[in-house]
Amino acid sequence: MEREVRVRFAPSPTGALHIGGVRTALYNYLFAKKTNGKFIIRIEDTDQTRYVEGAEEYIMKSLEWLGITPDESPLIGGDCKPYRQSERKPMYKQYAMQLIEEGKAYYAFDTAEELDAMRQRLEKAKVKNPSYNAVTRTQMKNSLTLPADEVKARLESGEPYVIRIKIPKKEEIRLNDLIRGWVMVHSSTLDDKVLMKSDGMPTYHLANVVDDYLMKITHVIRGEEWLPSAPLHVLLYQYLGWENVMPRFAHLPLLLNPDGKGKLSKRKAKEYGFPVFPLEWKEIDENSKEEIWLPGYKEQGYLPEALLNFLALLGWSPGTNQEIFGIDEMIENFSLERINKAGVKFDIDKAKWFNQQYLRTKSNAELAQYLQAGLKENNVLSAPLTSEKAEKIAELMKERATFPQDFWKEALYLFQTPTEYNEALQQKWTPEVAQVLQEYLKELQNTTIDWNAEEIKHLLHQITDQLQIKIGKVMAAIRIVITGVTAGPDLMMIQEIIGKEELLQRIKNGLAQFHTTTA
RNA sequence: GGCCCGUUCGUCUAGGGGUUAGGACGCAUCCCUUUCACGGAUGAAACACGGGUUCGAUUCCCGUACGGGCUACCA
Repeated sequence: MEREVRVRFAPSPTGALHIGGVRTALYNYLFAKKTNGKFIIRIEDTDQTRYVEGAEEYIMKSLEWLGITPDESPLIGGDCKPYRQSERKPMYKQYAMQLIEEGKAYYAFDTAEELDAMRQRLEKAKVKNPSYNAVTRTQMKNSLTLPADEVKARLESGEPYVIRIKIPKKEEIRLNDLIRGWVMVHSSTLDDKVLMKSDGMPTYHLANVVDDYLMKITHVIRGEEWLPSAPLHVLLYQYLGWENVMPRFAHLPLLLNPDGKGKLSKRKAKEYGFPVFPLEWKEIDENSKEEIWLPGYKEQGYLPEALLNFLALLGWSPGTNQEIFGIDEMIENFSLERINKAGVKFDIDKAKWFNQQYLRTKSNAELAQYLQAGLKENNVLSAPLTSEKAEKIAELMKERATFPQDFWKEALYLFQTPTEYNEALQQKWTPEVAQVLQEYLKELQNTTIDWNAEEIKHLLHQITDQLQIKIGKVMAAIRIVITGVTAGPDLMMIQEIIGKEELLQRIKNGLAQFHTTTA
């Protein structure tokens, strides 16, 4: 019988959730949904020294923001609870004991200094791969070298110990990775990894195998950095007699820095000017020891659906030319087989493009909300705009926005009278410009036209026609006078929005500015 | 160093024994336009290298180079 698909995302609460982790979570989620399986979140907090306050909460919040919702998690529980390894601590020891009894693992009493000394000795002797292995374990303090009664005495006296796996001397370990095909490793290149630490906690290797077994995980989808230890995990499944329910493995290509040097790092991301975390995060800087604030994708204005779409295509391709995928379409098209093998360089420009695409699909009413929020948060206006006006502005700015904040940042002149003018005004300013503006000012003061872009345009054309001036000759300068800048949306709409009184004021300011700067 | 994984335009990728090697981002030029943007059109731009196998390899195999990962009582 086919087992129900169960996959897990297993982050470690040692800091904020990395964007690479987000992609891993996404792929797990997509695969689970595609196969009508379950997506589980398990917190891997076996290293108590690296625990970071708030990290777990951060991870859960980030996934929530992105809409990657688990079927089972520490928060919502599930049949396989608890979902924090620290809370599962009592469950691991018995499996380690089972291995010891079967001669597949052993106690080791070596101190950190002794291990260090061993490595140095081996390095001096030019041993290729200094490690605790089939050869060296015969020279160390462990239950394989020490007499049984001494081992017993040491254990009873409460002396610290670890439990190590006994790697077979000569054995080919193979695993059939869903993305990479057959991977073969010789056991002689593996070392006797610690399974149980001296603090009584399991290491990742044991905990992950035991938990995946107990949680009936069918597919392990994780980053490529785990590939080297995958054979060890396979061996553990064999040792524990769980080979028949061993999950399939899929090792994802890593997200690399834009320059291709190393896996995507916080430092490089900062250098290239993009976030590595989904949400804002505060941490202590390693060098300055000061608290620093790192904005996340959310704070920078990325929409979750756009970020997900971008991430999905980093290493996976549907095989068609389609690039814009809603989450349901991603699920529909997703398959592990279509994931690439090679590492992926991070290209924030593409992420921006996705954001722009998604932003444009939003309604004016929704976009108006971004505008209102931005204006309020940044104290641009004392009172909110009417929704009619806000939507008008949203409509006007829609085609030129990449981020929600662009709706007000790129259109500040709609709310504030310009105080400086782009230097291009000097060059563009001609006698014709002054003539048109003066005439325009006069006409505006007397006119009773309906105040809308259409009528304004008509009026302006009338004036230039009368003066026999080509409107194209003066528009650039007029734009700067009205907005302060050289580029922007339709100038007639801008005039409609700012209103007649404001427009009069700005024209007066412009004319005055010209005289003072050229006198 | 050792072990493992990888390599198609600058980037993300499609493709696959015979193709004008396709798309997207970015870039450039042009069109639209009161400017910018949007949109449209066009263009520059890739099979890492060397050996095989083959009538024919970018595609299959082997090397080399280059890149990445791992190499803890961290995950």
